[in-house]
Amino acid sequence: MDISVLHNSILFKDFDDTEISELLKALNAAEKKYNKGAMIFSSGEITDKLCFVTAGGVTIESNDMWGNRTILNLVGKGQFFAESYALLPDVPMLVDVCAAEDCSIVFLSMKSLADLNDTIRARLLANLLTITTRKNLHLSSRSFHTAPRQVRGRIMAYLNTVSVQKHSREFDIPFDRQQLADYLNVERSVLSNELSKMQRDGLIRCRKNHFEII
Amino acid sequence: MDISVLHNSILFKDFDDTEISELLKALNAAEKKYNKGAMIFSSGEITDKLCFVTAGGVTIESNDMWGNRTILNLVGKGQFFAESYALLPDVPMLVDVCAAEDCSIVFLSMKSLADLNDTIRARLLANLLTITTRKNLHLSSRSFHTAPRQVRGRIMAYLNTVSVQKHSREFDIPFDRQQLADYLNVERSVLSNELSKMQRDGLIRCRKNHFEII
DNA sequence: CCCAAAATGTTGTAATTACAACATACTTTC
DNA sequence: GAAAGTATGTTGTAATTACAACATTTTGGG
Repeated sequence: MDISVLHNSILFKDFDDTEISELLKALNAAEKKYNKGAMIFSSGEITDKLCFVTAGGVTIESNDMWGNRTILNLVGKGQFFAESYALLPDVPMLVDVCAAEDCSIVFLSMKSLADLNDTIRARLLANLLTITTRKNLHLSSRSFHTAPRQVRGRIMAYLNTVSVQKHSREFDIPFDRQQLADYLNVERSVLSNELSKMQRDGLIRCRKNHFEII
Repeated sequence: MDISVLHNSILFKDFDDTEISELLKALNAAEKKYNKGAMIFSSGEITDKLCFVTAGGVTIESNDMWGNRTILNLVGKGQFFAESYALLPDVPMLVDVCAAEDCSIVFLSMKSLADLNDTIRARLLANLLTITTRKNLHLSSRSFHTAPRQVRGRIMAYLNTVSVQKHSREFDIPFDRQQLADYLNVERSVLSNELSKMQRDGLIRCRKNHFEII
């Protein structure tokens, strides 16, 4: 198992190597590999596993009964997912989780939290709280980015956020066109078209996933 | 201050009256009243206050520069909001918070968490984790409900979730038409129109906020 | 009970988006 | 470096939605 990524994760912030090893044992840590496109969780499943990406990345998606896909989130190396479902183990998942590329996932049992002593538990809970809170902000951001009714508004809302986060008018985005379209909940071709128009209108410059706001 | 609502809140679950009183003091609890429509937080503000609704209700909204409003969440009596911003105090809010009706809000300082002893702190953190996790699911749900591209799809996704939650094909929803339209990110008139069509098509029956799925 | 105000429903037209089909550009592999 | 595969850009048409304007219903005082 690739321990080093876990050691640098938010979950084990302020824990030393010995403590981490003990915690991994206490939480029944197990690693599993997936090929690109593989489904890790399906809508309706129930789990108590907190999931950590040690390599590659996954997408959190909503796939409706008419075949429309919406990417709700991208989760990359060093990040967690399914924490809501792990911590509320009676709630069935509303989303699918797929391997965006070949990836490795470590599963940690949240049932086992109760067995830890109070001090360790408090430290772990504080870190878990940071994880869920940040995830919360990601979800809020997506609501914010898909709130504008028109495609141009959504693109600008999104690019503006990335620009603010990176403290620069010039930046790379972590999506290709199809993924960005799915994230913003618009048609890929409509997105391409609108990006062209926005360049013609002198609002932005872009080439592949590199953007500049003018 | 209306203590009884706080005593029944998730945050103070498993705390007795004495402990709660001490905690309220330690967290600098302060109550404030707002009239319907009043703005409680504006986009861009920074806060470390965990907010609790003791009476009435508030809406979490995204208001874009073209005047479009999107209701991201309704927060009612006995519920919390702004916990993400309170727990990550360097992050500016991306949303507005408005009084949906006359309401009272209790503000709790999250900076003061660090001053608590470990045992109390662990118990409080566990409860906070439940709050953020549930809030997380609400946000996920909204992504899910607005994922379908078409109005009918969004309505059905939403009604289906409510129906599952209430274990019944017949139920009340907590939105009026304008609020449901804002929540689903569609035009109010388009929503009314589509609901009429769905009744004509024999999919649902509805009258005001009472719905029946057929 | 009546009135005024608010909420909801209906309709038509203009604007936008979805979708398909195809063109072009870029990548990878042999 | 050619071929195949993938990603991105463009265009036109059909379908959907936005918006405004108005009709109808419901609600809450007086």
